[in-house]
This record gives sequence, C-alpha cells and structure tokens, in this order.
Amino acid sequence: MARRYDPERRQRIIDAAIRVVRREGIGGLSHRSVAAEADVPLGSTTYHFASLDELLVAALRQTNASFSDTVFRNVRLDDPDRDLAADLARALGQWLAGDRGTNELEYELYLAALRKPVLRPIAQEWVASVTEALARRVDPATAHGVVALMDGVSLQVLLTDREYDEAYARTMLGRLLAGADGAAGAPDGGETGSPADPVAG
Amino acid sequence: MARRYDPERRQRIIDAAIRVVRREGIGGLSHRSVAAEADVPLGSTTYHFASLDELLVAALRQTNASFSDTVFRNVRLDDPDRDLAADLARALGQWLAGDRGTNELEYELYLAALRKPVLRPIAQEWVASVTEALARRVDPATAHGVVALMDGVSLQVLLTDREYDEAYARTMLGRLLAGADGAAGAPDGGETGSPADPVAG
Amino acid sequence: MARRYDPERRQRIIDAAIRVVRREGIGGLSHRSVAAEADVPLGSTTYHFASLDELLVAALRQTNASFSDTVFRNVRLDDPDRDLAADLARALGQWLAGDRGTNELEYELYLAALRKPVLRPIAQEWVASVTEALARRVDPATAHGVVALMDGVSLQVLLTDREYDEAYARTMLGRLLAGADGAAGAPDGGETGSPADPVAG
Amino acid sequence: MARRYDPERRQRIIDAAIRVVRREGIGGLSHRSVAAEADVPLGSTTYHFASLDELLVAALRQTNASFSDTVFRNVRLDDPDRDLAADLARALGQWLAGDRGTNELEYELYLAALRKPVLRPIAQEWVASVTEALARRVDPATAHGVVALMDGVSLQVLLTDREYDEAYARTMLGRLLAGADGAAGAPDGGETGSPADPVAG
DNA sequence: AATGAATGAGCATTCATTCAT
DNA sequence: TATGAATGAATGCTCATTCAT
Repeated sequence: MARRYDPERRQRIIDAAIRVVRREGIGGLSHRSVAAEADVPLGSTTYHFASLDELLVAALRQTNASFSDTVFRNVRLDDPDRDLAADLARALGQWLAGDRGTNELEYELYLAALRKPVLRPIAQEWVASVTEALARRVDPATAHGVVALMDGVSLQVLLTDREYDEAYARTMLGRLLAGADGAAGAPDGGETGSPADPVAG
Repeated sequence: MARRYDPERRQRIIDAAIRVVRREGIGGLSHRSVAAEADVPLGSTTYHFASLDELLVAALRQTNASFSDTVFRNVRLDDPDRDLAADLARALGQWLAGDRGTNELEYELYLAALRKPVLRPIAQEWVASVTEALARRVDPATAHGVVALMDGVSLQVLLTDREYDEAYARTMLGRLLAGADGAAGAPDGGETGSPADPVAG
Repeated sequence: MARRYDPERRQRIIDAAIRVVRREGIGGLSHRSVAAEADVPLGSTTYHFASLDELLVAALRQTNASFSDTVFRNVRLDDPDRDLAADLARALGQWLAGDRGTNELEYELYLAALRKPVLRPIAQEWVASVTEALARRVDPATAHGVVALMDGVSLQVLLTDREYDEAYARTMLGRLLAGADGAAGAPDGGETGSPADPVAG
Repeated sequence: MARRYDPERRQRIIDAAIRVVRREGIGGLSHRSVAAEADVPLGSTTYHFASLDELLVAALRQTNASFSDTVFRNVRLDDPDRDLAADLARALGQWLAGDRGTNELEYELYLAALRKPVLRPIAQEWVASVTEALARRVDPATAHGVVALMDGVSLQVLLTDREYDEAYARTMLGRLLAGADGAAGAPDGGETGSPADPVAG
C-alpha cells in the first residue's frame, strides 16, 4: 500500500537484477531475490516482466558490455601507427583488473547463452561490436581470431584466479596481427590464403 | 526395490548424472532427476553423495574430457614434421562436429566453475592436460595461447551456431605457432621474447 | 490502446468471455484471459464488470442456449400428428453432433450452478424454456421427464465419448411420451395419476 | 519435526481431500487446503501425490459412490415380482435426502469429467455399476435409459433446490420399464424394436 | 548399509481487485 | 470515463536435505 506510484519502478527492478547477478550469478536470480534487492513487492517483478527470462534479457542488454567499452577506451583503432597488440593487451588487463563480479557477470552471460537461446543475440552483439571495430584495422578473419584469443585468455584468467600476464597476451595477439592482410611481413598468410571473412553471419 | 546389494550403484548414479547434465544442463541436475535416470531410489543418491556438489564433481571428473581426447587422437605431437596447426584445426573440427550436448557439457563446466570454486580444479586439469601435451612441441606460453585460441574459437562456434571454418582456425593457429620458440622462421617471436611460462600452474 | 470511445466495448468483452469458456472451460476464465481475447486493456474488464462472477453471468445469459435452440428448430410442437419422440431424438442428435466445446459450455454451466447459486437462475431458465414448450403438447410432468431423460442421455454421451444412438433415444423418449396425459393408449399413465406439475418453477 | 513417521499419512490426506471437495467443491481443492484440512505440512501432499489430479482421482475413486450404494440397498433386483420403478424412485429419494455436500460431490465429479479426461473412467465405472446391475432385470437399452433418467432427475433437483417428487419419478421410471423387453404389455416396444444394447462400450 | 518418508524453503507464475491519475 | 500500475494472496510444484527404521 505504501509505495504506490513509482514511475521508475521498472528501471529499479532491472538495476536490482544486475546487482543480484553480479553478486550471486545467474543462478541466484529469482523473482524473490530481485524483489528483495529492489525493495519492491514480489508481484511487481512479475507485473513488469512476464517471465524471468524477459527480466534477464532486459538486465543483460543494459549492462554496458564493459569488455567492449574497455577495449574501445584503450585502443586507438584509427591510428595505424599504434601497436595494436599492446593496446589490446592493456585493455584486457584493465578489464580483468576490474570488479570480479562484473567480469563474471559478463562471462557468465556469454556461457549461459549456450543453454538459453534467448541470450544468444546479446552475446553475439557484444562479440560483433568488438569484431567490427577491429575490422577497421585488420581483415575480418584476423579480427575474429583476435576476439577469440582474448575470450580464451580471459576465460583462463577467470578460471584460474591467476594473475593476468600482459606481456604474454601482447605476444600472442601480436602474432595473430602480424599475419593480417596488409600487415608487413605476414609470414604465413600466403600459404593459407586467409579467407575474407570466414565466420561472417 | 529389491535391488539391494548393488555394488555398481555408485557408478550407475554417476553415469546417470552425466547423462542428465548432457541432456538438460547443470541446472537440470537434482537428486530426483538423477535417481529417476539411474532407476535408483531417491535416498540412494543422497546416501552415496553427501551433497549435490559432490555428485557433480564426481560426474564431471569422470567425463572423458572429450575435448582433450579428441586433440590427443588427432595430433601427432611426437612427430616434429607434422603440420601442428592443421592437426589442431582438424581436431577442433572433429570435436565440434560431435554431439552438441557433449560440447555444451564441457563448456558448461567452465560456466559453473566461474561460480563454484570446487569445480575449478577440474576445469584447470582439462586445460592443463592439453597445454602440457602441447608443451612437448612448443614453448609453454605458446601452448597456453593455442589453448586459449581454441577455447575462444569453440565458444564462438557454439554461441553463433555458425559453421566451423577449419581453414580459418588453421590460419590463426598457424600464426601463433609460427612464433613459437624454436619454430623455423618465427618472424615476430624474437622481439617479444615470449616468457617461459607465464600462466603455468 | 487508443481505442477510447468504444461503445461496443462491453459487448466485445462478453463475446470474448464466451469464447474463452468455450475453449478452456469456466476455470480458464479470468480478467486477463478475457482482456487478451477481447484485445482490450485489463482495466477495462474490471471497469465494465464489478466482478468475475458478474461477467460470467452476463456471458452465460447470452449464450444462445444452443440446446433449446436446436430443439425448437427440430421439433414441430404445434403439429399434434408429428412423431414427437422422433423429432426430439433427432434434435438431440443434431446438438450432440455440433461443436464439442459448445456442448461442454452448456453442461459446464450446470456444473458451475451446483456451487454458484448466482448461476442457478440461468440454468433453470434454459430447462424451463424447453419444458414449457413441450408442455404445449404433453402434460407438465411428462415434459419434465422428457427433459430429464434428454439431459441424462446427453451427459452419458459426453462422458463416454460413445456414439449417440438415435434409435435408442427415440425408443426411450417414446415410452415416456406414450404415457402422457391425452396420449392415445397410454398404458400406465392412469394408475400413477401423473401430478399436475411436480417440479414446475 | 513433530509428527514424523505417520504411516496413515497418505490415507489421511485422501480423507481430507474428500472433506474439502464436499465442502468447497472441486474448485476448492488445492495442496494448501488439503494440507490444512489434514493437519499436515504442505510438502507432504506433494510427496504422496505427484499432482493434484492424482490426488483428486485417488479421493474420488475412494468415495463410495453413494448413489450406486443407495440403489443397491433399496432395490431388490433378484425379485422379479417387486415394483422396480417404485424401488428406484425410493432409492433416488433416499440419495437426494442425504447430505447435500455428498450429492454435490458425486455430481460435480460427474460433470467435471467433461473437462478432465482422467476423471472419466471413474464416472464411467459408477454408471456402469448401476447399469449392469439393472441389466439383470431388464434389457441393456432400458437399463441405460433408466440410469439416464435418474441422472437427469437428480440434476434438476440439485439445480433447483426444489423438493424431490417421488411419485413423479416412479411414474416416469415406470413408463421406461414398462417398455422393456419381456415386460408384460410393453406398449411401444414393438414398433421401435429396441436394440439389444445400443450404448454398450 | 540402505531407503522411504518427511518437511520447510523456495520457485515461477497467475490472479482479483484496488487505486491514482 | 477509462486504464495502467500496483500488490498481496494464492497456486502447483520442485528441491536438498534430514532421519527413523
């Protein structure tokens, strides 16, 4: 009875859901946990979101995709003289140095999309945003490879709790980028004939 | 019922758990679902495994880690003349061509390990088994990089339902391997000085 | 939305309610299901009908009472030379051959009227309309008996999914009608002295 | 914690369910209402019955089918000299004079079976038990007709809250029975040629 | 050693109704 | 007048775990 008329209600529920997932993981998201976090009656969460999945999608779509944000902040894609591998390795380091909950949130979405098809478009958008940005500097296949490598490196860091090794990441990224179309001295590009965009949708 | 004295009981429960996770994901694992799948009384599952997590660990530890199996079957690590990148790319293709449930099972472990520390050692073992095997041919850092790239590529294939492009994978793997210590003509390995083993356990 | 000023709104809600009950039964009737079916805002249903029961009554009162309609269409009550039993048996067959949902709708009203007194007058009206019409040809007690028999026969057909047997129905109806006051050769009407109208409202 | 180990638990839940349906109708049956009535924890009701329908079936199957009981108690089927119509009319009167809740319980099941196929076998059994017993005295078609008429008469009494008129029922039943195969002076049996058992399954 | 029974907590979801606008 | 928002109660059901036997 108390808090009738709360025009920001819907948004507050989304924000609460993000905090819950960050703290407890996707498995910890329930109408109840969200209602408690948002200090809102239980019925309110089902009123604004027809199903939990709908709420989850709304919440995840709103997360700023901090990974890609970090990349964009750290990488000067329009300056062809910059050491792209170094920029990317530094970006990865910055992202991994951030809040562990945030990292997990993002990665958990990524992996949860395996089982929940509704989440796939979101995950794909995230990947695409970075890939497309990289494609301004390198050929699309290399862009995909770079993103794959960054994903794999992040996963290993998160799963092992070990320190991120920026030098190692820079080395590996450098090797991928060295072979990109147009890069000087690409050592193995010739024989494989790296296709234009082998994984484009 | 009447199936007292069943020395295989414990094993049968584990097998059932694997089938359940493969089919429904970790979220579908419960004492009940496992008991039904194993055709065993409910109490039996709690008798043999003090908690669900314990059962989950037992089940995952037993999965053959089909990814590493496939790698080992397809890659001739002891023959330095083989095209390692091609072997790895083919292995990846074989794994991804297998049962989707199996692929997801393995990746879901990664997801769960993010939030359940008890699962991390298992995930780490899987990674380590491949990394260490690769380290017989290349330096440890490159081995890690290769595994990271393969993880990332697999993830993208699973998340996008797009076809796996073996040529693309071979190209990218080739670039990483070309820079490995001791590899002939590694063009960019020299300047980065690839650290001994930055992420070894 | 934007459909303000819709003078037919109330009627459209009633029509939607009938469709819902026909399809899903009374148990499926809710403000929400009706609002969705009528393509009308939720609040509209509670605005026009103070309670669900009120809506239910309005809906049921409007159903054409297809049973009595069918009877009236098939039976020539004003022609004393017609074989009334045959007409009624045919009418019953026609009704039962119709849409199962419609049959159930009408019978479900009976069910609901058992527990919801507000619905009883409607059910009684339906019965009365047929009984009174029949009373133009036979004494009221026989009219009631005929309606009771038809109800019983319908119920058994609906409950058993068995084929309706028109010859059987005609036989049984014929026996009831043969004993009616004024009927030629009523063999057992005399001794019981069929009361004037033992169940008339 | 208090009442562990209650070997009659399952039966007590069934009994409570019957009381609830008797009092509040099938619509009033819920895990919660039954748990409260049986003074048993909520989880207990779902433990013993996998679904509400299962509980409903168990409860209804156990009701003694008081209608057929009453018939069997009042009708001497093996004495061909008894006035069968009078016996049946009296039985119907006794049943209707009983507890209203019990009457409704039985009839509600009957009608609920329209929408819930799981209930149909029970309803059919009830009908069959009376029909088969009657068939020891009259041809099967007449037996079906008699049961249909009794059903219809009961329905009208329950729906109108009016007094049951035994003389009227005896008259109508008498007309049906007078036409039965083998009955002396069956007035209309000849022309219709009443089939052997037109509604047998 | 093994298990059926038990139970309290929690789950997603539906709902009739109220009410501020 | 009309309605979107709100909410507390209830629903069927699942579950991990405990425990008496």
